[in-house]
Amino acid sequence: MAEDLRDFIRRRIRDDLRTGDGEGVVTRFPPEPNGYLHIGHAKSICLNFGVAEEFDGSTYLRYDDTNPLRESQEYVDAIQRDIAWLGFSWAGPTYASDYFERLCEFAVELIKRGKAFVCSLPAEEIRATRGTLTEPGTDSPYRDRTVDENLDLFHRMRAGEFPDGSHVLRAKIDMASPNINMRDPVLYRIRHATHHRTGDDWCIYPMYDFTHCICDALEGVSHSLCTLEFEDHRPLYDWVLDNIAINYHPPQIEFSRLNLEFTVMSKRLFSTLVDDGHVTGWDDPRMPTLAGMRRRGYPPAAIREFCHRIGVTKSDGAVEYALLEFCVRQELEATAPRAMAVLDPLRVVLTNYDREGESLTAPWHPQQPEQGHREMTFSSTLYIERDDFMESPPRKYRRLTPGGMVRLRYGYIIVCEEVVKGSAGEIEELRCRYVPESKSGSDTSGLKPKGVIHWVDANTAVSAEVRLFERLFEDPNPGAGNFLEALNPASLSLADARVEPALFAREASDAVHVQFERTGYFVKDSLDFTPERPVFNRTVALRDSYKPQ
RNA sequence: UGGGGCGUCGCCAAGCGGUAAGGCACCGGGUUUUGAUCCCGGCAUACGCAGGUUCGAAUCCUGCCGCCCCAGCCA
Repeated sequence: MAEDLRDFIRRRIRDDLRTGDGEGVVTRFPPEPNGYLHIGHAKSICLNFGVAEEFDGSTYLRYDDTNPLRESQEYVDAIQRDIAWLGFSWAGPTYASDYFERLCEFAVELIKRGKAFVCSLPAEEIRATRGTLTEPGTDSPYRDRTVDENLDLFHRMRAGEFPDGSHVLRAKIDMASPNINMRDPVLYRIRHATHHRTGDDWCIYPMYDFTHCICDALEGVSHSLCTLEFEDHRPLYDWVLDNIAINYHPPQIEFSRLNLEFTVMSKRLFSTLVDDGHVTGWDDPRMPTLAGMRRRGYPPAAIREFCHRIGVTKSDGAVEYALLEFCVRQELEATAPRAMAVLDPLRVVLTNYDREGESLTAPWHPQQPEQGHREMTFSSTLYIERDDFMESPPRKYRRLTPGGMVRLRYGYIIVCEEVVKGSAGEIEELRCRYVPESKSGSDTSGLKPKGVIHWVDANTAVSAEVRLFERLFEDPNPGAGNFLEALNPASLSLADARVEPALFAREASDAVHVQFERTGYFVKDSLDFTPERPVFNRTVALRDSYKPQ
């Protein structure tokens, strides 16, 4: 039972259950299989599946596959993969196309009741006679065809006697309605197209408004939850169910869709990004698709937490990206083992280290000893992060400087004695002295360096490609204008990193994510990672409160 | 200018006539061998605006203003 009535929909359902007639909660998630699911869908998924779970109900995954021109099996499969990944299980799946025969029977019923007619106006004429926002439309000249004539025409439409666009079935409602959706909306259109499930069985396909409400009723959906833009369609949803012999009538309840700053939430726009090569695919780690976020390394639990935190209301707005990143970090902080990786290597030679090398011990997670520890090799040649050294540091810089000292995490304290530069003046390497008695864990030096930096042993470090991502768009609302112009040219950058080898010995580990200390959380790229060429995606950087002053 | 919605802190969001929850962000401070984590503290005399009802209004009424959605044989 629901313990947490945190939004108006859950309270509404609770009330409906109390007042009696409900036999339980049944919801549905009804995607059209014409693209990949995105974070906006995640909100709807979490709502529909979450509500059902909380009220001991169930949720149908129902594909809204009424437009064979745009839909395909590829998307059907991808959608199931994404929902399962998010952690939900569904009843079904079912398909609107499962109900094509019954839908057709209901259409015939409408015709027999004089509530629908075959209109033979071309599409442009229908548009022209629909009226405008402020002017009523005008009746179709075919509006008064007899029932028999309509029946005959509709049967012949179904039989394939007419070409696409020659006739449609329309509801007979009111061309003067202030709600444009009620101005004799089209119910069926002719489309000689192969459907991904029904093949060539049909050449007429029902429209959303006719299909959706009937499928909801047929499946016994107790609460049909959808986004705000369908609010104007509710009268039509109700009209259809009120005018056919069906014994069940679900309520449609609308909530506001999710908008996320610095991204778009439209399958059409995604297609453009993919087709024009601005991203590598629907699963590009910069994409707000679930497939993209999965590849980026966002844990499903983080996405669920995000959807929980944003709430469900009817007011539209745009959620800041920072909240999503917070959820991702929170999830990863608790679980990800730590490792050392230098993204932009600067060589450090320890002039007074005359041993061959040694092994240092470091925990996989500083707050979780149960994760165990690993060994790190240490020698006279190391790499540190290039920006962990500055010749002219600002005030309060806590890393390495000429003559300055710093702690190598889990290793020794080093002091920079010389900066070696190339002919162009670029820093090629640092020559440093290490403090032998400062070994981590048995430090007797008494020295207190103000900074700690990460490092790897140049002799054993593994070279790896690291992919760093920034926001895909520079405009907080890229959908407002030409969204391609808002693309961030620097959304992807590659680094040739050096990673400590113990990470790869951990192959058998079930840890999917890793924190490279001080630089962020990373995952192996699911497509491109090979033992020969490791590739890591940065899921999200660590929070950084450093402000140069 | 028709219809349908929405307006509470920078963002999300509680509140449903009794005197503004919470989270994110941000700003301080503490702990820290990740400038991370963690911990403390700060952060709306104010609820789009203007009237009205009331002992009392973010919550009720009236009128404005602003934003979003709708004129696909898309969903």
